[in-house]
Amino acid sequence: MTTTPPDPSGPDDVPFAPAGRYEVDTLAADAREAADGTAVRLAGRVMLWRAMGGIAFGQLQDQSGRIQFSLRKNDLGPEQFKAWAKSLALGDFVGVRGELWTTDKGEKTVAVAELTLLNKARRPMPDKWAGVADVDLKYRKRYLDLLVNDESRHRFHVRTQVIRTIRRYLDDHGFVEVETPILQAAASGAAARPFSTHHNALDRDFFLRISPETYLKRVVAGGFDRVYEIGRNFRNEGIDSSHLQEFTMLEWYAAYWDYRDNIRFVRELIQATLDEVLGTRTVTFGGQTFDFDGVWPELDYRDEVRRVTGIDLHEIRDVDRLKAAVKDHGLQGDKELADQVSYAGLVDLIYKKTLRPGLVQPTVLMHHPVEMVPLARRSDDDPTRLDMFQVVVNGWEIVKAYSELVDPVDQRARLEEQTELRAAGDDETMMMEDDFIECMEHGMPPMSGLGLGIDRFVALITDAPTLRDVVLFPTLRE
RNA sequence: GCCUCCGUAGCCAAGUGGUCAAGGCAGCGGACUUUUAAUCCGAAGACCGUGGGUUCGAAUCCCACCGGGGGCACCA
Repeated sequence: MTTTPPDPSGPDDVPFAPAGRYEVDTLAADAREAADGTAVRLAGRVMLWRAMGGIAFGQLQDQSGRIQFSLRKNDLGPEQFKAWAKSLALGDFVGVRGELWTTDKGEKTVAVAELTLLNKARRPMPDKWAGVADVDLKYRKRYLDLLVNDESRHRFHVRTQVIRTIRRYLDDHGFVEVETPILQAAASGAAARPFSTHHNALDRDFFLRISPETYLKRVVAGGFDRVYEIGRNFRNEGIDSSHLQEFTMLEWYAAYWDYRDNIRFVRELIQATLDEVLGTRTVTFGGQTFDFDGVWPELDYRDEVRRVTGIDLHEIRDVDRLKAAVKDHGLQGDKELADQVSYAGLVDLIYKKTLRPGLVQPTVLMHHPVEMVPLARRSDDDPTRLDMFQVVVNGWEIVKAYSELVDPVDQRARLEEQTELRAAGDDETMMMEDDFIECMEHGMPPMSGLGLGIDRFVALITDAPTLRDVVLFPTLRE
C-alpha cells in the first residue's frame, strides 16, 4: 500500500499537490536508538538518495536529526520501485512507515513498507558536501543553511536552550517576567543613538528602545520586587562581529539587592546555564579556551586603567586634564581626542582602546567613575565611583550591572548634567525623563539591576565568530 | 561614512590578457539488490554581479554602480 509516485520527469515540471497532513509517531533521533523490528512512522526531508538496481537508500532529516530508510524492489514490485527510484529528489518531503533494521555496516534503517510524497522541492538543494559556503547566501537563505549546515542548526538549538534555561532559573528564584514598551517617547537607559519612527494616530515621533531599564524600574516601584524581561533592543550604530542593530537583551531588577548580590547571582546563573546546556563550564572560542568555573577575578576599573595606561583616573577628574594626560601618554590620534567632549566619553574610549581587549577570561570589572552611568548609585565610601560592574569575556561586555540610583534629587542632577553635555555636543548622552523621576519621587526601593547580552553569550559558547551567526535573519541590504 | 578584499551554472569551485571558460555536486538518460559524499557510462547546463571604458583580443586591466566579507569610526 504505497501512494503513487509522481511522473518522473524532473523536479521543475512535475504537477504535484502537497499532502495535507501525515501522522508521525517517531523522531529520527529516537528511531536511531530504537530496537530492530520496531514499527515507526516518520516525516522529513530527503537529504541523501542513492537508488541502485534493486534497492535504494535515502536519508530523512527532521528536527531531531537524520535516519536512513531503504526501499527494496522485492517489497514494492518493479514498477513502483523504478518509479520511486527515478522520481524522488533531494529536498522532497516524505512520510515513511516501516520497521527498523540494521544494515551490515551497522546503520539503523527504516525498511519502508509505505512511502508517501508529502511535497516536492521545486528548486535544488545546495551542494550536499560543501553546503552553503557563501556567507551572503547563508544569511539571505538561512533555511538552506539550517538544512545543510549542522553547525548552524546546532547554534540555534543552543540559543533556545540558553533562553529556556535562563527563564526557568529566574522563575525559580522569584522573578516575574514582564514586557515593557519598545516604542518609547524618550530613548533611555543607555547611551546610544536610537532609531526613530512616527506614530500616525498620535501624530508624534517615537524611538525604538535602546534599553528597557527605566520601565522595568517603574514596575519595581509598582511592587513587583523581582522582574525580568528578555527582548529586543535597537541601537542605530555601526555593525560588526560583536554589534548588531537589533539585539536580544536580558534585563532583571531585584529590590533590596545591591550590585554585590548581582555579581554572585549572575555568576551562578551563567554557570548553571552552562552546566545545563553544555555540560561543561569551559568553552572553546576561536581557538581560545574560556573558563567560567569558580569565582571570576574582580578588578577595579580605575586601578586597571592606571596599570595599563599609567593614567590615574582617581586623581584626574575633568576632561581637559584627561585630554592632556592622554596626549602625554601618546595614546590617541588628535581627531579622536577632539571629538570627545565629555569626561565619561573619553574615559570610555581609553578603556575600550587599552584595557578591554586584554580582558579575555571571564572578568568582573568594577567601580567605574561616577560620570559613566547617570542611572547608577554612587559608592557610599567613595562618591566619585559607582557601585557597578561589568563582566567581560573575549574583550566583549556580556554583562553590565549596578546598584540602582533611587534618589530623585541625585537622579535629576545627574540627568541635567547629561543635558548640558548634549548641548555641548556629546550626542551619546541620556535623555531627561521627567516621568521617570516623578516615579522615583513617589518612592522606589533600593535595588540592583543587570543586563546580559544574549547574542554575545550564545556566540561565545557556540564558537560563533560573529553575532550574525546566532541571529536567524540578520539585517542586510535588500 | 571611510579604507580594503571578493562576486564564474541551482550549489561548491579552477582559471589573473590569447584556441569552443577546468572539474565536482545537484538535475536529465542508462547500468547496478546493502549504500554511507555509493559507483560506472552518456548527454546537457555560464550573456563570468550590472553598466561603461582600454585593447587586435577582457572572467582577467581601468572607472562607476549593486551586493557581500574584513578593518576603521560609532556602539553593548
